[in-house]
Amino acid sequence: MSLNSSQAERQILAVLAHVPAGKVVSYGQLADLAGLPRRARLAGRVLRTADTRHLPWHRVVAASGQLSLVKGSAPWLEQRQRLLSEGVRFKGNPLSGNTVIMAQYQWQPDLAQLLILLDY
DNA sequence: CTGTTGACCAGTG
DNA sequence: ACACTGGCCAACA
Repeated sequence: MSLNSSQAERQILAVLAHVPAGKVVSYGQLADLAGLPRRARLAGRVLRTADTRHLPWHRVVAASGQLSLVKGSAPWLEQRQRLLSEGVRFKGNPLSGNTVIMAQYQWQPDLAQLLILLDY
């Protein structure tokens, strides 16, 4: 039905759909939660390739907290603006900040959320 | 078909 | 803080 074919890709997108507003996840964490350990790179590829228009794609950042899009580009500006509007704050200069304060905003899945993940 | 690239990342020095 | 390594593997040339 979708242009997004592979099983691994669907799992990653399914988990992404559950990331709550105001929180962020790293690529590696996203893959991990999808049951795909050490597949951080796949998560990155999926975010670049798949149709994420109806998913919270902007809540995925590097494990370091850095946004992985090209700094200053239109997509970068959009991601930054979306996160700011959800209350996510950045390190350093508020105008040029490129790094999310992970300790404060990284998604910590609880048991209920884990249960949701079992039925994708 | 082979070779390279990359919205990644933890480990090591 | 920074540089480099090895793992990972689908997409692309």
